[in-house]
Order: sequence, then structure tokens, then C-alpha cells
Amino acid sequence: MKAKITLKDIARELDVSISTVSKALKNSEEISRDTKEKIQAFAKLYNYKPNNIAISLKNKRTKNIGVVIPAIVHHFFTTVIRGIEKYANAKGYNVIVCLSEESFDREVINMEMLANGSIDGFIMSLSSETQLKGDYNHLKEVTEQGIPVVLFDRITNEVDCDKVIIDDQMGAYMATKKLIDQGRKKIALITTDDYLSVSKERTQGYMKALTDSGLQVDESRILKLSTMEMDEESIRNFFQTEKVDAVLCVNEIFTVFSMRLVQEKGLRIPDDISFIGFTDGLLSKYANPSLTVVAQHGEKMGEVSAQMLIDQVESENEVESFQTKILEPTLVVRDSTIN
Amino acid sequence: MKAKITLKDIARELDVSISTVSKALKNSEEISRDTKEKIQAFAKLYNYKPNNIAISLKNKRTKNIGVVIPAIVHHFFTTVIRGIEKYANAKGYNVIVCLSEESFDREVINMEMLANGSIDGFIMSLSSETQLKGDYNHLKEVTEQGIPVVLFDRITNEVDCDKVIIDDQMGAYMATKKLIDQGRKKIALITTDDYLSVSKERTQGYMKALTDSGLQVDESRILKLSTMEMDEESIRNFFQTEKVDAVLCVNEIFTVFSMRLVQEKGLRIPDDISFIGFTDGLLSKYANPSLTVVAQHGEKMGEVSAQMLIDQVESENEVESFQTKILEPTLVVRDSTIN
DNA sequence: TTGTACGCGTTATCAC
DNA sequence: GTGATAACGCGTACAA
Repeated sequence: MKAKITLKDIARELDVSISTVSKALKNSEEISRDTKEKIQAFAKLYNYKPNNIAISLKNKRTKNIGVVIPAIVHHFFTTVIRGIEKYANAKGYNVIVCLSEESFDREVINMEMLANGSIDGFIMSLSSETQLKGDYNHLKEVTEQGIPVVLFDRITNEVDCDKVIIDDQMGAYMATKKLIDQGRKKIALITTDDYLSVSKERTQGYMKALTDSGLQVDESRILKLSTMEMDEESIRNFFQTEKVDAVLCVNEIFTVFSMRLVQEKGLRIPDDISFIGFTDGLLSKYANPSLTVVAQHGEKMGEVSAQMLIDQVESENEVESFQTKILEPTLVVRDSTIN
Repeated sequence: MKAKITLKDIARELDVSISTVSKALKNSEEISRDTKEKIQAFAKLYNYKPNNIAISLKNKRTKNIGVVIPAIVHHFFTTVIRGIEKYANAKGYNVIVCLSEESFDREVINMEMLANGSIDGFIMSLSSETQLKGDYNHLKEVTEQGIPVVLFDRITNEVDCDKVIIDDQMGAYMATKKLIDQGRKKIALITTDDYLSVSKERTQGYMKALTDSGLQVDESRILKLSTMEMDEESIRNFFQTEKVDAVLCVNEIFTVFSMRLVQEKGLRIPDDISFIGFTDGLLSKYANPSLTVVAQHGEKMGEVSAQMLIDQVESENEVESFQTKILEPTLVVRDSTIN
């Protein structure tokens, strides 16, 4: 095993000083051609690479980005990570991923772990427990320390930082409008409690579309689950009592499961009942029938988040004005609605 | 903005030496109660936290694990990451995720980036391009430098390191056997070229099950796609020529798409034709009909990988014997096969 | 043209 | 009981 070689090692071997080696490897004009060539050849031979940690300590820049998300087994979040990775890597940054698993405590612990010098900035989406609690002190502390933060998707207005979201309200509005235009009158909404920022927005978009079209909002047609996790029981009960001709759901899984339920009852999709979900993942594409969805453009969101963060990290002067970027959702029409 | 406070800051404020502060904060017996209390109170007040980077430089331990995988928008890999995260986090390690996106070059670049001091060890699954090329020098270099590596799922025998896989051959064998036991005679296999270690194993298991049951292996019933990415055209062609009564696929997506194709032709699943896939993800659970699959236990795999890696990282004496852990696959029976 | 000295933040050793 | 010093690996201002 050949251990990593350092400047000191090279200096000792070649009987020059460390700084000479350092300069030579940077091709400094100060050093004579002879010495430079000798040192560079030796360095190449022993595959010298500067130690990232030492450089981080010196520069107070780690070139690491901390990403804290509630879950990773969700298509949307994986696409965001991919977008972040793509941009960050191109800029020479690494991505440290931490999962809060929807837990406030784990979110706090993870941030504290990373905030002690491991990263140059955070990109994060809030855990549901955090949004429920409404406690954002861990975020405030971090920003007060001067560590840049970019929030995406699940955000809060209580923290001053850059944000990236899609226009969830518009997405729900577009979807609902489409259902109405196709003659649907009894449109159900399967969502979660309003403490989740995205669900709140989507619910508003749904209601606005109904009232804009002169339809009544019937609260009994709105099912609010407690989390984004699957709750088969509640959805089953809902469809036992409610007779509807269209359903909008805030994610893919709720939609696919709901479709299955009504299919079991003998209803035909989209003839008897239409479905639209959120998130354009594999499930939507390969469901039977394939799913019409509001695409959230996770990869784009990740890229934009990474760009905003790195801009902040690399800007000399402290940024004082924060911006919120709102991406436009798109309706991807497939077979769960009438064409 | 209150910047991070250092030992030096505290020392200056309290008019003591840096080493006194350091010791006091570690509750050293050497320091008087008075001084300790004063220093600890001050540190708490200003929320002092030691700088990870400085500690890493000193200890030559980063408490970071590098994870390099081919893709993240795959359920299997996300579950592995989750397992790694879970174990690593509990041990105080962070997880740096890098995506090779199935590219050899990106795999090499990512490893080089991380190998220069950013991480204590690697957990990785080979990109398809790497397996196709058969070039593992980047892995060998890293292990020669004394950086521990754990390979999972897509592995190679050419690198000496710990490995974690499931018994892919057994998984395919179990699945094929089940189809045979249900009276199926014409069983197709949709897989990828043999350069992918997992596909090769699965193909062997499939063939072994057939011959063990006295059935002929009919090469025309085996479709070998070039990658794990979806290739709708090839699959469509395959089902146009081949008449089979059961299909085994090496992933979920191939399976779900194939089911759709035969359904369009009017075949009933599982009455006329049965399906079994690999990977127990959302698609399998929510497909219509739901999918019988060989579960790969990704989360478990991640945990085991992390455990093996951290054991190696933390073991004083250099480990010289490497082990390969083989996890058992499980058949999850759902509605795409006869019960 | 080359080398010395210092600092990044921490800890461990040794001297007072 | 407290403090000075060296070391981790690197870069750079300054001195020779």
C-alpha cells in the first residue's frame, strides 16, 4: 500500500523546501524551469494530489453542499438530487445528502452536524414534522452564522433565504380546470393537512378553479390525510362514501391506489371517472392506465437550487436580498383523462 | 451575522491560553473547577462547536463516506442509500453521494475528487460502462492507497475488497421454479447483456431452473437488451414474435411495460400469462395487476455495506482478508402470478 | 530563484 | 493548574 504523498514528502525527497514544491506545482514564474520540471515529474510519478481537507481549512471553503431532504424513496426528491448533483459537480462541488425522514429532530441533528464546517451551504426541503411544528430556529441559526441556505418545494416564509418552488396553486388550478373542461362536475381532491406548504397551495388552486367555473366547493369531496405517506384505509373509506367523476391527488401514489380502488368497483377510467396526480414519475408513466399528471420538474428545480446556492457561496459581498424562483408546472396528459 | 466562534476567540475573550480552553471544554481534570465553569459557560453562551475540518486534518479521519452509484432515480438504489445513511448516521458519519450516471469517466472523476482526503472510504456499485469496459484501475488505485472500498450489487472479482450482493442466481432460480411449478412451459427472460454482473447471474439461475426441471432452454425466448434503460421498441418486437406463457424480467420497469403490451393484446394476467420481476419497489406494488417480484432488500444491503466499511475504517490493524456477504433474495408473491 | 515564517482550528505533549 | 509548542497539509507574503 502506497500512502498518499504530501508536499513535504516531495520536498524531502528532492531536497528543496516545501514552498518551492508548492510553487513549482502551480507553475509559478518564480521557480526555475529545471526545478519545476524535476518537481512536476516527480509529483506526477507519485501521483501527487493536494489534500482537500487542508485546502478547505485554509480557504474556509469546503466545496461541499449539504442537502437535507425528508425522504429519498420518492421520485420527486431523487430527480431534485440529480439536478443538484449535475450542476454542483460541474462546478467542482460535492453533495452531502442527509435524510430527515420527516422528523424534526433528525433534521436539526443533520444540520448541526454539517454546519460545523463540513459544508459551504444548504439546499433543503422541510420535513413534515418541521412544518407541523412551525419551528424554524435551526434554520435561522444557520443563516445568522452566514451559511447560505436555499429552500425548495417545502418552504416557509419565516426564514429569510433563497427559495425555489413550482407554482403549486397554478398546477392544481390547471389540472382541475382540465377536468372541468371535460365536463366533470363532482371532482374530489385527495391531499394532506394544510400544514404542508405544498398541499395548502394545491388545495387553494383546486378550490379557485372550481369557484372560477361556478362550481361549489364541497368539503366532503376533499380528503385530507395526515401525511404524504400512504393511508390505504382512509382512501378506501373515502371512495366507499363519495361518488365522484374525477379525482385530483397531490402525489402519484395516492392516484394510482385510488385508480385501483375504483377499477375494482368496475368503473372505467377515463370513461366513468378521470384522474390527475402530481409528480411525473415512473408510476405515472407505467400505471394502467397511464397517468395524467402535473409535472414538478424536479431536476430543473435541483439545478436552479444549486445555482442559486453556489452563486451565493461564491459571491464576495454578502447577499442581502433573497429571491424566490417560481417554476411553472406542466400538465402531462396521458390516459387517465379523456384526450 | 454572528460568525462561528473558535477556541482562539474564547481564549482571547477570557484571557487564557488556547490549550486551557481546549482542555476545559473536554472537562479535563487538569483544569480548575472555576476556570472550567467559566469557559464552559462562555462556550455555551456563544454556541461554540469545534470545526470539523480542523479535526479532520488533525485526525486524518473525515467521518465522511463516499457513495458512488450509477443512478439515483431507481428505487433499488434509493433504498440502498437509505440503509447506508441510517447506519452511517448512527455512527456519526455523513454520506457524500456521487452519481456516475452509468458513465465510466464520471465514475473515475468522482472517485478522484473524493479520494483526496474528503472521505474515509467508498461504498459503490459499478456503472454499466465500467463493467462493459472491464477497466477497474481507478478502484485498484484507491484500495492500494489504503482507502477501504465496499462494492455492492454490481461488483467485480478483479478488485480485492469487501462485497455485498444478493444471490441473484438463486433469486432467478426461485422465480423460474415458481413459474414452472404453476405449469408454465414457455418461460421468457428479459434481461441485459452478460457484462452486467447481476444480469449474468440471473440468466444462469433462469437456465438452471429450466434444465433442473427437464425443460429445454430456448434462446429465442431470451431477450438481451443492451442496458437497464427502457427500450420499448425491442420489447415490443419481442412480444410480437414470441408466444410465451410466463415472463421473468431483471427489473420492474421491463416487467410493467411487458404486462401492458400483452394486456393490449387481450391476454389476461395471470390466467393466460404470468409475470415476475426483480426489485420490490413502488411500481410492483401499485402496478395493475400488482407484481410478483424477487425482492433485493436494498435497505438491508445498504446497512450491511455501511457496517462493513465502517468496521474497516475504524479497525486499527490493516485488514487483509476481504469478505463477500451474500444476502438471500425473497419472493414477494402478488397478483401477476397464480396464487 | 529559493527558502522562511505564519496562519487556518484543533489536540497532544511537555514544561513551568 | 496553566501555557507554550508542535503537528496535521497547504499556500503565500516576505526575506534572503
